[in-house]
Amino acid sequence: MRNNIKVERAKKDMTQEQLAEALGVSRQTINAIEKNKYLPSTLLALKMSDLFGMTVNELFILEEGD
Amino acid sequence: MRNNIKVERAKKDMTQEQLAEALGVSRQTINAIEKNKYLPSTLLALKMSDLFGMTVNELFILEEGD
DNA sequence: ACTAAAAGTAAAACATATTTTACATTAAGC
DNA sequence: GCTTAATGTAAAATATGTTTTACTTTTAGT
Repeated sequence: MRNNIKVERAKKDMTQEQLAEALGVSRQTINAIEKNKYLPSTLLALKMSDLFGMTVNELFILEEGD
Repeated sequence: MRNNIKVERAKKDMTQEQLAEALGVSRQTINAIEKNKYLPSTLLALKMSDLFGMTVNELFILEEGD
């Protein structure tokens, strides 16, 4: 599993903290997701999807063995 | 939050048990998701997305107050 | 080099998702 | 009405996601 959060966040020129606030989660949650420590809930994934204007499938990509 | 799992499952003429097996989860998990007891993880949502040939966003729809 | 903002990390507490076992209800065919 | 498959439901146990607090490291500007 990999994701494009960091890149999309860069496109919007947002810090982890700004993104966290926009999504209503903690900064550590954003950091952990970007560092692939865990996957967000589907609710959070959908909110990110909304915010970045792309599908959850485009944001989070399944890989071999997921 | 609402979802189209039950409808998509019907289109494929699958039982909850068959879907559960195809996804590698328990039947109760499928039932709980269809009955909106909780949201699946993003991993499971992505697998469903694959199986039904539609995006997570099409399968799971945000509503007011989510 | 110094400073400040941003990002990385970690442990404990808490919230949510999932499994297992088991039983109750509904739907369809006979 | 009986039987059986499918669905609904529930409690306890386990796994995973999230927050909070706090500290470290990196990055960029001066």
